[in-house]
Amino acid sequence: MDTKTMILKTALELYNSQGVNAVTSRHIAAKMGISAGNLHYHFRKTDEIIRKLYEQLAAEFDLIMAGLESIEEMSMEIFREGSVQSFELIYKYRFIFLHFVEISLRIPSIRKDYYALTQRRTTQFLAVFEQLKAKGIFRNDLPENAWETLVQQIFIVADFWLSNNELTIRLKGGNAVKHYSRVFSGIFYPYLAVVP
Amino acid sequence: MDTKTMILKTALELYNSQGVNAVTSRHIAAKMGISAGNLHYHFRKTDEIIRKLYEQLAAEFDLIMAGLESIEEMSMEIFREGSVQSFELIYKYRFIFLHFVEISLRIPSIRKDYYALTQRRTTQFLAVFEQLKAKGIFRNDLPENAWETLVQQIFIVADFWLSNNELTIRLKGGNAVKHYSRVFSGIFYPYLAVVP
DNA sequence: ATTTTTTTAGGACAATTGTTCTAAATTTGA
DNA sequence: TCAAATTTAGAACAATTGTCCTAAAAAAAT
Repeated sequence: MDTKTMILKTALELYNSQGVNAVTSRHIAAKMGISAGNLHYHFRKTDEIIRKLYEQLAAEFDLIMAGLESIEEMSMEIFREGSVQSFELIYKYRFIFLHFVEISLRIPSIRKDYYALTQRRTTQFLAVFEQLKAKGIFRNDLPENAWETLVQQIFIVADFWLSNNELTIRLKGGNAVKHYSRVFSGIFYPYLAVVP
Repeated sequence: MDTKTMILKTALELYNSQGVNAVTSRHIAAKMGISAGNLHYHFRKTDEIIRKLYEQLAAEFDLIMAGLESIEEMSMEIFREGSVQSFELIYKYRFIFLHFVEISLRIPSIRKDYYALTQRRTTQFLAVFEQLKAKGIFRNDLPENAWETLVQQIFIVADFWLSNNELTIRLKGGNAVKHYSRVFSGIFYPYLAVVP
């Protein structure tokens, strides 16, 4: 693996385990056994490392979204599977979500890109809900704006379940993903047309 | 106002507007026109300022909760009013919620206290839901664990709507409170026994 | 084989931060 | 009033951080 890739890998590990504020370029270099000078040859600004990691996350997100878009017959199972994939991705890049506000203050372009991503995801979710309504899986007696409100709830829960976990029960790894995926699925329960 | 109170007031303003990481004890002192030495006479560690501000928040929260507990006849209106009060309080101490994970890493005792507060709030919410179910306002056809899941969603949205706002639409002040109070109310919509 | 390019180590610097110390000023209490 | 306390300003220190610079080493190209 070349040095640049190795820096990103090591940075991700350190950011995830120590938090974005506790990790400096010197720490990353030390953990890799290279000099800080060398690290800054590959990334002149430390922020470029964070920026690049965010881009990796966004790219992997787009992959999941493209997969869902290619589905012809949307079902609750497929939807749920997409959710779990997303939650696993969020966990992989958890430092970003655990420090999202700080990062967006430090690197404003990340906020800008994230906002655009969010807007794309919004229309996609609304389309999926329409499909599920048409198939009689979701209720048909709710007003239009209930679905828009639902999308906002979804984003808040999806982006900050990790923070909630950190502040409360502190489940580790797969357990956290499993638990909060279930909470996430629970959001949709009262929207089902037929209570199972 | 004595110096100690003034420090807390100024710190809250600065933390809210610049973020907890960008503000140092020197900044607070400078804004007040006192020396850093003086500030540290009143608060030996800067973290004590944050800790004290958290305690103020928790105390005001308890006040709202006590008010709700004293209600004999729970209704959706009263519940909603309590929510708006909470959202206004959260906005008042917004730096805490915008940097909750960082703060809890810096000052672990805050995390511990917050967790305890959360657990108290959980039982309280479940009791309110029981009352609303008994009165025929909330649905009766949902399984037990649906309500526990709902409480988790509620906490995530209540604690991180500000972060979501910061990352996306960036509403200011009262507008943010108004908008997200409405999103919050929307959570309960599909739980109502009768769609209005 | 030798020149050119890329990569690396290590030192250096300026800025910042939290905190402490000392001495002066101010307030309080007897 | 005047001694004791509290409060304040300002200097000082050690640690850390991001970034840059220089020169050597390694790799690639010719």
